[in-house]
Formats: sequence, C-alpha cells, structure tokens
Amino acid sequence: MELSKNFEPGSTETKWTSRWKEKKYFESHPDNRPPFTVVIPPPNVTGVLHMGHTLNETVQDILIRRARMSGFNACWVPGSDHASIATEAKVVQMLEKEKGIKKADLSREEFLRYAFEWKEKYGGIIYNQIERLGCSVDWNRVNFTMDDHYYKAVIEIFIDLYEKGLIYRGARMINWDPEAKTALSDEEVEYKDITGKLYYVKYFITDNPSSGHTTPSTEYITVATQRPETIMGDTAVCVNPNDPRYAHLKGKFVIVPLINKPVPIIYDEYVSLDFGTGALKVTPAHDINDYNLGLKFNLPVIDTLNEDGTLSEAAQVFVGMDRFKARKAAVEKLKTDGLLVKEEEYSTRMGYSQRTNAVVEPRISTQWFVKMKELAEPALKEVLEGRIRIHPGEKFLATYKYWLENVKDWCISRQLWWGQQIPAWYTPTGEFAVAATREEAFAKLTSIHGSHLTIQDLTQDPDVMDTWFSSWLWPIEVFNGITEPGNKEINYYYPTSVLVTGQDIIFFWVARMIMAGMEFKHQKPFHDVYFTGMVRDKQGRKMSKSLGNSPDLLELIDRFGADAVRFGIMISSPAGNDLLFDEGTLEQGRNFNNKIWNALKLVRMWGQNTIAFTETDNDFAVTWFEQRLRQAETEVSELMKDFRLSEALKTIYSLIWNDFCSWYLEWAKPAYGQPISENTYRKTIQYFEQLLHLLHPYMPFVTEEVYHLLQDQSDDLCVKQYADLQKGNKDIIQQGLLLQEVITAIRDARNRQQLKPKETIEVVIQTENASSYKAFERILSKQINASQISFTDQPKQGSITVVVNKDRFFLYSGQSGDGASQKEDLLKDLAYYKGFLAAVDKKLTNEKFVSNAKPEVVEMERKKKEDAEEKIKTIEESLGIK
RNA sequence: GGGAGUUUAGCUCAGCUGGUUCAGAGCAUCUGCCUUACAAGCAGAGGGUCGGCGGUUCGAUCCCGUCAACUCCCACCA
Repeated sequence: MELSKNFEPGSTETKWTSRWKEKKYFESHPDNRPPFTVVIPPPNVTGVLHMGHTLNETVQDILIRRARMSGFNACWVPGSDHASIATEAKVVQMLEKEKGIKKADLSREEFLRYAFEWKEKYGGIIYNQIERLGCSVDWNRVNFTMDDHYYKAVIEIFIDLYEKGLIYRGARMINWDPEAKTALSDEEVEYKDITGKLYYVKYFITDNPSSGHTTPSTEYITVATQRPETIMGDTAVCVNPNDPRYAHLKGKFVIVPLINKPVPIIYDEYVSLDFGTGALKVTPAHDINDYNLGLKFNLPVIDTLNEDGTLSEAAQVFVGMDRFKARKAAVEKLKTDGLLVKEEEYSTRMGYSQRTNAVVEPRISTQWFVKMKELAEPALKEVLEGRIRIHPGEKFLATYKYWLENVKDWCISRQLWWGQQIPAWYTPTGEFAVAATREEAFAKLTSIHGSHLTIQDLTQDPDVMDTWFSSWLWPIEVFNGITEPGNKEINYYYPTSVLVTGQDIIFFWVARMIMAGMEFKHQKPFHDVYFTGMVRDKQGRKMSKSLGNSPDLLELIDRFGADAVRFGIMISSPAGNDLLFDEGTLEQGRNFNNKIWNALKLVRMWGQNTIAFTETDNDFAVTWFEQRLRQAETEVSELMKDFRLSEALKTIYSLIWNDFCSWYLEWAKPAYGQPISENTYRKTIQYFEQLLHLLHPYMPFVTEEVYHLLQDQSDDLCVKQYADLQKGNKDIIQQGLLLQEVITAIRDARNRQQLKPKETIEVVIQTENASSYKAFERILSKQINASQISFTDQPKQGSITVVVNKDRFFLYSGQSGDGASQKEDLLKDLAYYKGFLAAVDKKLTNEKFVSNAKPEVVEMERKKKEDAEEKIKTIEESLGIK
C-alpha cells in the first residue's frame, strides 16, 4: 500500500472515532480494577466550545487515556449544564429575534419547551466537538443538570438543607440584574473601573416638620452623589458627629430636592470627614451601606425603581423613565432649580452582571439563601490539611482560604423559569412550606395552620435555583449518589480522581463542590484539582464569545487535525499559567504529525528489504536507543505524576523528533540499496511502538493509525497496557551523547571549511579509547561522510583539527583547508577553557568553598578541573604550542 | 485599600528542592543542502551580564528585602 505524502488527519479521525466506539473501549463499569474517575466540567448549553474548553478537555483526556493504559478502570463522564440565567437570556433573545415571541406572552410550560429544544440543539453541538477532539468519554454516561434524576436530587438537597436550617428565606439587599430581571449571587457580579461623575447637590435646611414651624432657610448642606436619580428615595442625610461644620444642625431637617420632601439629618461615624463634603445622602433602598444605616436609624425604605430599572411610582417624578435617562433628567432639573453646585469626574468601580453585562442594581428583595459558614469549615479543612491537592500548589491556596474564611450567605433564588423550581408552597395568606410535592406541602401546612385551606389554594414559588446550586452536586449525582445513595456506582467511582477546570470558577464551583461533597457524602469529591490557565489571544485578552476572538474549534481541527490542536494547546501551557493562543504551535503539532508519518514510511520501506543477518555494525544504535528510551519513559512518568503535562509532552516530542528520527533512524539506516538486518528492523518497530504508546494520550489519532500501519496488530493502542519502567544504562546513554557531540563538531568543522555535503573526508582519530569509537565507526563515518577512518595513521598535511573532550580528530578533504580560520576557532576554544579553568581554580583554592560545600560538589569541581586541563593540553598540542 | 502572580534570546514561553559541562524549546534570523522518510524537511550557526538595586551564602536566574512595569483576584467609602 502506497502511503500519502503527508499525514491526513480527517479520514483517520473519523475511522478511529467510530472504531473505538464500536469496541466500547471507553465504556466503564465497576470491576475489580482500581477506578480512575473524571467528571467533565459540564459546558453551558449556551453555545459552542471555546479554546478554554479545548484546553480543559485535552488535559482530561490525556489523564484519562494514560490511566486507562496504566491498568486503571478509567471513567470519564461527559455532560452539560443548563446554565439557568445564561441560557434563559439566549432563549429569550432567540424567541424575540427569530420568532417575534415575547417571554411575557408565553406560559411557563411553553417557554420551557422552547428552552429544551434549544438545549437539544446546542448540547448536540458541544458533544460533537468533544468527540471531534478525540475525547475518550463514556457516552453512555451523559448527564445534564436538568435530567429528571438530577432535578430530583437538587430538590432533595434543597429540602434537606432547609430542614437542617441551612437554607432560609428573607428580605435582604441583593444584586439585581435589571435586564434579566433576577437576583444574582455576589460571585455573579463583575466589577469594572469606570470614570463616572460626582454631583454636588444643595439640600436646604429646614426645621423638623413635626415641630409645627417649618421656616425655610437659606442655609444648605452640599451632598455629593454619583446617582442623582435616586434622590427621590432619600430618607435622611448623614454627617459625622465629630464634624464641626454640621454640629449646629442637630435636630434639623433638609429638603430633598426634586420632590421637596423634608428628611432628618442623622449623625453617624460611618461618614468620613474628609471625603466629598462630609455629608452623605441616605437612600436605603438602593445602596447597601445606606441600607445598613437605615436599619440602624429605623429609616423608611423607598424603592424608587421597578424591576426593569425604570423609575417607579414611588419616585414621583420621571416615573417610567430608564434609570440612566432619569439621571440626566435629574441633573438638568437640579441645574434649572439652581441646586447643582458642581459636577466633577470621578473614577469608581461599578458592578456588572456576569451574564447580561447590565449594571447591577443593589435592591432589597425577598430571596432564598444558603448559610455558608457551617458548610465552609469542612471544605476548608479538607484542602488545608492536604487531603485535596491543588495543582499548581500554593498559588490558589491563599485565594481559596480567604474566600472560605470570609464567605457570605449565598443567594440561590433566581427570578427565572429555566432551572429547578424552588420547592416552596405558599398559602394565600403568605405562610409557606418546603416540600417536594404540592401534596406534602399541603399536609404540612394544614397540620400547622388548620384545615381551612384546599390544596388548590397553594401556589409554588415561581423562582428557580442558581445554576451552581445544581452544579455543586455534579461529582455525586452523575452517579445518582443523591437519588440512590449507596448504589454500586457511587461507591466505586466516588471520590473522583482529578478535577480539571479553569481557575476562574474556583469559588463558583470548586469550593462549592467540596462543600457539597463533605455535606452530602461526608467525603471529598476528588483527590486532586488541576487548574488550567486562561487562554488569551495575541493581545493578551481573555478569549470570549463577546469579543469574538475565540477561533472556531471545528475549523481548527479541519485545518490542522485534532492531534495538532491538542499538541498546540498543550505544548505551551504549564498548569495554572495563562497561555497566549498562537496558531504557530498548531503548525508545530501538524508538522510533528508529518514527522511521525514520514518515519513510518521509512521503516515500512526497510521492511521490504530485510536480511536475516545480525551483523554487529548496527548494534550500537539499537543498544543506545533502548537505554535512551527507558530513560525518557522514566522522566515522562515522573512528570505525569506531578501533573507537569506540558513538560512531559516536550520530553516526548524531543525524544521522537531528535533522538529517534534525527539520530537513531539515521544511525540504523542501511547504506543505499542495502538490506537492513532483521534484528535492527524488529527492534526499530518495537521502539517505534513504544514511542507511539508514550505519545498516545496526547495525540491519539496519529499514534493509533501509525501503530497499525507499522505491522499487523492484534490489539489497539488506546487500550494497550504500559510495561513496567526500567532504568536506562547511564554509560550507554553517555556514549550516545559523545557520538552525537563528535558528529556535530565535525559537521560544524565541515561547514566552516565550506565542504559540500557530497565531498568526502579522510579522518584520523587520536584517542585513548579507540575501542569505543570502533563500536560506532560505521555510524560515524556515514554521518560525517568520511571515506576512511584511521586510528593509527599520521594526520596528513593540511588537515584541520577538531577537539572533543580529550580526543582529536584530523579531517583531510584533499583540498587545502582554511588554516587561518581553523586556528582562530581553536584559539577561541582555548580562551574559553582557560577562563573556565580559572573559574574552577578560584573555587577550589577558596578554603571556604572546600570546607562548606557538599563533598560531591567539590568532587565535581575537581573533575571539571581535570577535564579542562586535559582539554587545554589537547588544544595546545593541536596548535603546536607545546 | 488588601492579596496573589508575572518580568529569562527579536517574538511566545520552559527551567522541580540554589553549584558556568542547563541558561533551554518553538517560531523568526543567517549559512549550506531537493542527501535514496520528511523543503510543513535536513545539516550547522548567531543571539540573553535570566527587570533595576541591595542582602543572605564559599557560590544566586533560582532564597530574602526593596523599587519599577504589567496582569489577576478580593473589598460597601457617597
């Protein structure tokens, strides 16, 4: 069979994807092997995978495939997340744009039907991408956070926590997203620095209205505010009690501008003396600090905003106007009223909704909360005491610790339809019960409140739960661990082995999963956490859909091949470090594919012309590479153990490209037209297979394909088990390095003498250990294109000299060499070694060094000194100095 | 305002527990090659006082302090 010029990823990928699937290699069932479990961080069903996912999935697949080939029962659970708010926003948008339907015109059931249709469509796209990337997931185990059993689990957990007193309902100041019209958790708010304006507004002093006389005054307090549109919600002005400027105003009131309403002046140390004017307008409904002041001083709360961010009836003016328009209008009105003292630029931070990017509005509202303190404690301990290991280590430990130690209650209700509906049932008079069904709730309520109700009177809480309130159960409920506690699967697969995820969701997800694991399973959800960095574009920006700077994964796979994409994303991404996405590394990956492909072509060619002949002249190549391979396998194994995947890949890459292709294959190659010895050929295939085996977790397709093209195989590479590690023989490896060094030095000398590759040279070697050179004489002579090599002849006149260690090589090309430049090179070397020797001598004559440094270090320095002296002697002799 | 991270060749980045036989890789550059697997390749080469300053040490790219630049996270100052 004629092989194509280059590796063709497309057909190979489809072939092996379906073959692996047919053979059910990636399906896992509990058995008596040790499990290696990974649950995929479920991507949102809002769209397609971006490069961050690609990195995550690749890392997981590498770990899973390596475990599978190391004797573990590898189980990788795929799935997706319903992503409550993000998906609902997308569906609403789609309905309006494509069908002209408004959410308000749909019933809850109708809306959910559309949402499920959306999920089917995009979930499918995501799963296809995961498959195209070569991920060895168990497709029988697909989970979705809104599956029936999963839904049930979330409800069960809610009820459980409520009954334990860890969930409560109450009116609090929360983050409100006016665009999605829902509450958000603290973590869903992103702060950005912006330049805003600070407006200085006059509040005229007046008497306490209850005193009867309300004498208008010409005196006023100037208040600084960023938000003049909330003035109508003011219920006080606050100053510091120690502020002499306002000390005389005790008991006085001020007139709230725009609506001319008197409110009291209150005194509290919360207000800084030196910021703004030292006077603060207090708007309890629209600012968390003001809210707290309001509680303290028992101030009324006037909510002047509607849920969509327009001004409410309570504002009295600008009713129905959007908050930002109202701000402008309020400023205009203040100007015309002569109440605006000045406005100035002001840099501040503003909270934005992570999902809709709307400016978040602090708002008082009745929501459901999880008490976090109790849950946080065991989750913190588990990590601090080292039972869950985070990679890379300390970097994230501090962040994790700080967050858990200062964790605030978690607002979990969302005013949305897409998600698990809160299992709380209300009577017309506002009492409620938490229960899984209407019937149970009814039973509970009648037992407390009597039986004057009918079951139809109950209404369920319309809100759904925060998406993370379902995701935090992921490692448990994908094995039905909540709904069928103690089942065979959960017992076998849990705790999972490694969680691979982005560092950006350490609070949202990782910390909460640990809490859930400890609370509901009394056991950590995973042994290790591997944080990947963020994938950024060339300008260093985070790749995101909104910026449109994330390339399309399928297009990349089409252009470079899945293996190349995996290679490119892995080669430059040590754990936890950000990586700039650069197509150059994908090209490198594609070239690597071709390198392997071409090596395959060479070996297959050899296979057509072998000879049952075990001549010794190939033996050094074969002996050397075996040891080199063992050494590299050990290195890779160590690196993998430490999750240093990027470095392990580099090691394999260099092993294949340099050691195997550039050195070994050239060394083992028979002379043109000559057959190769059976032994060398067999060994070559064996080494090649081992290399493919080692690389397979990173580049599954090309390795599987080449494995089968090397020779007929009874098994498939993806399930082939690794053999035990063996130690490489250092002496042989060292000899190989020496040979490489000699070849390179002589080739360099040839280049400097401008010898054409085809011109042969005669070589005389002066060395004390001719025997080791004789062992690779054939290789050496071929690699440097020598017509003859002698260990005894006198160097011919006009030879140039190359020195490697203590050995001298005289090269004679038949034409007069450039003696001057050759001498120059030797002098340069000489100067270097003399400097080197001086440095070593300085150390060895330093008594403090000799007495303080470790003996082996001193010994090494002595060796260096000896070597350098030998080398200098050799060079000097060559130069005829001595 | 706290906390963390980054700063190594022209570019993108490696470098684990301090020792000039480890200052490295890929890309880019230069030289020579269509050599019978591979020009998406082969054989070579050049290029960095490892951000600045100070300290610990016999010895620091690697430890400590400090300064500078960039990045991220956390925090309710109008």
